[in-house]
Amino acid sequence: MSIASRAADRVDIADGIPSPLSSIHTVLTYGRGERIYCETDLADHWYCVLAGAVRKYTVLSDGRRQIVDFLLPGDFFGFRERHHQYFATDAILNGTRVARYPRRSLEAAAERDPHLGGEIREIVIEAISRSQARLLIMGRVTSVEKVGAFLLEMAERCFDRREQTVVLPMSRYDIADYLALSVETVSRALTRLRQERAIRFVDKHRIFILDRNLLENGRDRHAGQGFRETYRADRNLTAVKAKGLGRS
Amino acid sequence: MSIASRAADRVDIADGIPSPLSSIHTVLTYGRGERIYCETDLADHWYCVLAGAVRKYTVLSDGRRQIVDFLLPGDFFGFRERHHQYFATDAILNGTRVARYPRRSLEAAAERDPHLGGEIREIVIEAISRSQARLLIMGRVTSVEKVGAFLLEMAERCFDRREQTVVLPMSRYDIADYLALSVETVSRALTRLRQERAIRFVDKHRIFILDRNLLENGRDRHAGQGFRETYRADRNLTAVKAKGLGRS
DNA sequence: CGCGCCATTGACAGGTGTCAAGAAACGTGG
DNA sequence: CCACGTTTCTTGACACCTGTCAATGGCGCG
Repeated sequence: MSIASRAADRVDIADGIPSPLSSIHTVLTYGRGERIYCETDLADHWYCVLAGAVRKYTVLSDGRRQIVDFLLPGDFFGFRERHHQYFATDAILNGTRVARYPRRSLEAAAERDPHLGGEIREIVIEAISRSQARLLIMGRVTSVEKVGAFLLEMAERCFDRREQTVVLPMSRYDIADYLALSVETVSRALTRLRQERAIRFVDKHRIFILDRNLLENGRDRHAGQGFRETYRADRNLTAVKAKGLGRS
Repeated sequence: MSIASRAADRVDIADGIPSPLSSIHTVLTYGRGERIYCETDLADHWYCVLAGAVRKYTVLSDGRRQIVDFLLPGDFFGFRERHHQYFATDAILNGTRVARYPRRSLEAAAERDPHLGGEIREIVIEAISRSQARLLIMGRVTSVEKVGAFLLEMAERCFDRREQTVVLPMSRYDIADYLALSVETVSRALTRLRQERAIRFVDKHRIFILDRNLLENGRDRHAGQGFRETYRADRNLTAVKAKGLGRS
């Protein structure tokens, strides 16, 4: 609950919502773990997080839960992707507040107001930005790198300026399902980063960053472990060489 | 080159391009490995693949190249995400043709024509869809599952109806950098899928799918390896229980 | 033909998942 | 306010998987 109230009063995102939308939204409040929409619901609303935090996920065929996005105050979601893959969302914190917009009204408003349409495009592009940044995190090799990159992402999205700490509203399980690691590995990676003096725990959900460089790249961590330093350097060379071909 | 010509004549995506855009585009042709734009370029154009294939990637601090998207005929790219993270793109095949639209003209056209604006939103949402589907692939645990899921993704995006095969325009190295695996592991996974009669090679870049189920989930593959079957089942239960809390 | 590049296969070491156990924090009810 | 059960988080031990290193063969190209 300390987390919930903290996240709630820390952020005020009235300016994050395009003004023309304010007339057609409904504000809903959810409890921790409560479903906002599930994969079989009709995709008839857009949403914007006002306070708290939301997870967007799917349950894979093997029973694992893959979280594809954490939504924080100011983030929009619910623009339903066509195609097969559908996701469910639920609240992470008690008192998570969400603004809901009827899709039809939204699209009608965008048709009438091209400027609003542009803002919506920006919102969607922002979501792509998050998604592709997350792909880079998932692409990292070791668990310590993944967790370090995750902390840096959260540092930009969920930073408490007063205390200079990164706020992690979600549980270790959520982090694990977000990074596709086991809970134990996430916990070990955090312990490791603490031992290496890269971070310091205020409590389990608030983290003080001591050394950004140590988080960014696991440099020096692989010393003596036989990592192939020049691994893909030559591959880049091949790309450079290929670039030399004339454009037709 | 056999791949290039094949991909070129297989796809005709004139209908994929919103008609109002046809007047303001320029068609460019690239050779294999040639740069289309790099991370330092101004983000002043949108692009649409007409023929061939394109990879969008970034080079991480440790020198590894992470591919975040393969662009195939009909796919748009270049809506530059704000924020730090920038990507470069280059052609995968000789004769890759790309339509380029000046960003300003595009936005001006969208302001004038709300319907076009809606189409552009759809295009961007489509890109999110790809990105999040890819996150699911990255979230899979074993290499065989990753490669299997990748083949299914490509089967939907790059299928040769005449030959009933999946066309893989990219090299094994590209696949490896896309899935964040080593080339050797990708190769081993493909060999394994072939041995298990899930796929059959026509040649190195064309694959016939024998058993979709084997690709979808590595079922039976973990038999006897002590996989935790009920791993996150109970976690779902906790979510269900939490769901029971009343909404305020 | 020889030279790169791509693809495949084998051997070994290190990292992560699993299983297990324990500690800490939280919510509930007395 | 405290006791208690539940959930969350942490730590340890071991097996499997993937990255690394190495070697080989096929293929296109100059």
